[in-house]
Amino acid sequence: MTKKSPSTSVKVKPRKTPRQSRAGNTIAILLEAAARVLETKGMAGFNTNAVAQRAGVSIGSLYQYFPGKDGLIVALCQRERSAFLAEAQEALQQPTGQAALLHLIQASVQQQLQRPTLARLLDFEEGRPEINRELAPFLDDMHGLIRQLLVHDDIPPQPSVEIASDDIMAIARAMVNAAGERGEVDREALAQRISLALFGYLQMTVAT
Amino acid sequence: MTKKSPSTSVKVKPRKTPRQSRAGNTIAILLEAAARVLETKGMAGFNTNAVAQRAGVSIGSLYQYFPGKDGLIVALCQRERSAFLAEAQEALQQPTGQAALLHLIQASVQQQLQRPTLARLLDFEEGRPEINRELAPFLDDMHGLIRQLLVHDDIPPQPSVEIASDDIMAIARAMVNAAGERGEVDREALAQRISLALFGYLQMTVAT
Amino acid sequence: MTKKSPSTSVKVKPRKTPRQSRAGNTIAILLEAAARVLETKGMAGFNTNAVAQRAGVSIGSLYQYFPGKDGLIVALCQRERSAFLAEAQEALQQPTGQAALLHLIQASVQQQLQRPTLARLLDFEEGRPEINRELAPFLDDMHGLIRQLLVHDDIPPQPSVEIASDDIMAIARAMVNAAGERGEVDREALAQRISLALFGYLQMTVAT
Amino acid sequence: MTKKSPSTSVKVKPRKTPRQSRAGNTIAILLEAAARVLETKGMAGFNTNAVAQRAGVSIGSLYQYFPGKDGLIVALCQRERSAFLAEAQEALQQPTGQAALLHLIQASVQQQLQRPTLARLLDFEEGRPEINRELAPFLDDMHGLIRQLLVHDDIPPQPSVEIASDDIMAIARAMVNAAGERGEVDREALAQRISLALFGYLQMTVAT
DNA sequence: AATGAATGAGCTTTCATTCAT
DNA sequence: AATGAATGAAAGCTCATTCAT
Repeated sequence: MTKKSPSTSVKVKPRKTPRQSRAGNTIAILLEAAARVLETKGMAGFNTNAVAQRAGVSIGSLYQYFPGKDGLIVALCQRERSAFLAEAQEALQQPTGQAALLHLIQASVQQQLQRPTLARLLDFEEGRPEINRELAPFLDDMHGLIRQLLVHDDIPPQPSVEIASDDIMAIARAMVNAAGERGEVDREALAQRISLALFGYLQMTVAT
Repeated sequence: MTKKSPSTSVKVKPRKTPRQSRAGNTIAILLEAAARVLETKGMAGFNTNAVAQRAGVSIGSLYQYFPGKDGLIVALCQRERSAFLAEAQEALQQPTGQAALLHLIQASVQQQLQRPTLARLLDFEEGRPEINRELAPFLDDMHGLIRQLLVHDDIPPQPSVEIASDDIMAIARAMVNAAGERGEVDREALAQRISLALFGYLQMTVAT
Repeated sequence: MTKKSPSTSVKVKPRKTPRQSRAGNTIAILLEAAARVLETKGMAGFNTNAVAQRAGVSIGSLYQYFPGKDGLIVALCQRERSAFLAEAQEALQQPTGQAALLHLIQASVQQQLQRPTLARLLDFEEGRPEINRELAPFLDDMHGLIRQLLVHDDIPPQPSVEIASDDIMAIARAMVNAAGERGEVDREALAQRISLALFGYLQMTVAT
Repeated sequence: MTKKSPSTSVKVKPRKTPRQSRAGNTIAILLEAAARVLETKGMAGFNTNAVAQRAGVSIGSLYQYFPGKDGLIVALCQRERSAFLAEAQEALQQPTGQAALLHLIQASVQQQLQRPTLARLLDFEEGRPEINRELAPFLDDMHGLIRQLLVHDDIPPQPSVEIASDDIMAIARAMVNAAGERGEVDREALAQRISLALFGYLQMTVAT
């Protein structure tokens, strides 16, 4: 086939909605297999055959549920993003901006440091337009969340909330990734360092 | 016939040292072609044939000067890194830690925002062990540089210089990359924001 | 591929123009192999691997010169069409319409009955839009040729030259194909029968 | 797992004879779906899953009624052929050979021009041995019919009735197909042109 | 009977790399 | 040195068919 599709109609949408429970299970198995392949072989070793094999499922089944490699990655991103978003949402319950930010940071650390290699690879893939496009909803949610977070009284007004939002996520992700690559395990210390950077960025005076 | 080399002995060392200017020129042309292909087609579209064609050179010639695909990437990383390092070195001439840090930030912004797509792709590739291994000298240089930078009086002592070094680079790169993806062009504003994060991280009180 | 390409950009154009004589040879070998596979295995058994194998050439080489299955078929049609057209052109040298028509018929019989299976399969493939599109020049040439042929004094004027042209080709091809399937070998008798149909169609009174 | 059956024992016989009207109905629906897929996607896009989906029936059910892909095609040919044969039979009621021939021609035009794309595709498929084999009865019927037709007094005796029979069918089909591809709609004019060719072929002097 | 999930052989196509010229 | 034809392993993906439910 054609291997490369015209960028306007890249195949990343899910293929078939399962009608039997068996199928839903297969999808989950395939996703987890994809994650594991990514973690052990990296992007270079990530291919549909490897995923199917790891899942103990035929290659045909993989294509019943995913339109191809990129579809698998998108689904994986969505899985990880949803988990993170659910955690992050709780930040809005916090009384102060500082507390909310801390919650967000901890959620980031928690999420990304759990499977650091996977997180790093998916982060990068999200940069590709084909993938990014499909994840727009999540990005919007994240921006909305941070926007709400920034209106707290204890956070100085920012010149641009959009940029601040981008920067905050970039900083947090970069530091967790760096920690992951180093094999760092002390999540508290990591969260602490991230706080320093973010509070500095937001020009917050930290209440002790 | 031989597509994937065993990961233990990847060929990334330059094949022949350019002695004639003709050869050196060809190498430069090939590297720039590689950069352009990376920028326009992304990693997925990056292949040796495409690079050779873009360079207007036969695929055979490419293999005269580079041991393979990864060798090309390594060389490209080195090209970019050297340029950056040269710039960054000058930070050491600065009298204060704050000034030095600002210089470093500006060098980062300058370097990465020039070709943001390329920078982002190479950053990621550097994460791959095969590539990373070859770039160890540069990393060491960077760490050394930052270490020297951090001993200035106006920078509070850090719990771990290694970690601080990693974090500083990670933060700067992540923010510039985010700016690049957004298409941001105001380098001064960007440098300003990075300063906030880094000064915060280092717990520096900024002298006005 | 992608297997199915969007109909607007089907890959049927030749890929690489050979610069070494070796390459031109490979192309010819591949084409003849394609013809043989078609004859022996039919369309169902016609695939790029089979063709490459039959040609004693690697599959990679096939794709250096042909963009895929359909490209191979197009090239094959062109090869056969050119040969036929060259023969058919001579019909215009004939003094009378009747003589010219006979020449055309004989050229058809000669051409198609030489490799009847191949002819029949290619005839069908030419009906597919993807293939047909590429062969437009040949069709135009054929129509032009027949148009010139029909202006002879001894051929009654036709209501529509275009339709007559289509019909003539259709009749001749169909009868030769039928003969081919039957295994008929007497070309003279076949040409004779085709003449009857065509002269009847054109309402010509045959001069004895 | 079992994709291609050995060509000697292709499964084309209907699997179960419909005893309940429900089953008969499903078969009809499947056949029409097959026809539609063929018309819209061509042979390349013709596959059992597509047919089942178009029929609104599960793939499993398709295999309950048809032994496979080829069986579907055979059944489709039979459906079309039966319809045509029924029409054509009436030619024998005609008093003269000329009238009978005209009736046959009109039946051909009527039948093939109704669904020209389908007709053309099935014509070709009938050329494949696997399919042809199953349609022998129809071919025999057609030959018998034409044989009877040719014994009329107003048709000159033919050297070989078999060959004449083949030729007549070939000419009629080819001309209708050509008309179909051109999008011609005037059936009367088409029938008229076919008559000219056939009368000429049979060396009949047309009574006005 | 009907369903549709699962299978995997088989086909298409790409691309890193080699080597004869 | 340079060239580019040739190679073939390795993916990608489809679809005829089966079979458990």
